[in-house]
Amino acid sequence: MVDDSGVRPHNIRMSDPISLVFAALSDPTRRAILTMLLEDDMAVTDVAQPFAMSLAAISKHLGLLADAGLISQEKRGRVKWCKLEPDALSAASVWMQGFGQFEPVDLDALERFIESELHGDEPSD
Amino acid sequence: MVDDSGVRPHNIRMSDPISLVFAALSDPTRRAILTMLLEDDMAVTDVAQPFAMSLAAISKHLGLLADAGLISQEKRGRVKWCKLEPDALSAASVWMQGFGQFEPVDLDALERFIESELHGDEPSD
DNA sequence: CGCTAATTCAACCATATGGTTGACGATTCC
DNA sequence: GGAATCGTCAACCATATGGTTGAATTAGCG
Repeated sequence: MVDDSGVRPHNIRMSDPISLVFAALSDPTRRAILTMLLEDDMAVTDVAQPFAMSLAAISKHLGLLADAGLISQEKRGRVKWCKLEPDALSAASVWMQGFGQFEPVDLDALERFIESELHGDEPSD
Repeated sequence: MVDDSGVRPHNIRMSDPISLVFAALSDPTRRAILTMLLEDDMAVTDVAQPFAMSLAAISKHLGLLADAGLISQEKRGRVKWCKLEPDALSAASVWMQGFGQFEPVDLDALERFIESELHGDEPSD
């Protein structure tokens, strides 16, 4: 048979930094987490608080966000603090600007978005 | 019991529009396709041309991009034309701007990005 | 009409993702 | 020291993703 000593899967999924960032942003839970971190640094348990899922799940999400460079995590004592790292967004943002035929950021829409991400289920009005 | 014979998987993966857009952008092939479409509308086969993967694979990528609203596809005769729909990016872009503590878009970096996405492997000179 | 080109479909495969639970390693507190 | 708290790890499950191949569909061409 073919020498499959390498047997390496025919298909290597390599993830460049931008792909990681976009992938991280593609989940609503993670976007919500980022939005929460806009307000302040938080401990993992506190991040998990509002979500209807296990701590472990949130921990994984935070891991992905950290992998993408979108947050940093610093362990002090037994609590691990999560801090937003908005710079990681810049590469992705720059990439998107290339398609910037659309209007140059509707600040009003922006506010509504942030608002709805923060407490999306409550009728804001 | 409440067992709603639908045995519905405990976990429904719903994808809001923004998630779809970010997910679509999280793949380098798809970003490359979008970049190509920046230049001009293209037929599926032509899109597939530069890539080392099957037509079917590209067709699926285009499907995802269309689902996310990032492109539209119009079939004329037997060829299907793909057209960039940059407006779909605006929601995602607006979302990202909320984290806009980073510098307001380095146009130089932008050019380099577009350039490297267009023909990343060939010496551009 | 029959061929060929353009594209999708269907089945399949491997790996990634998002979630669960339960055990575990640290750390703080009494 | 022992118990509670913080967080991750490991194993598991279901589904999604990214790719393949080959067959089917549809449309133009000689």
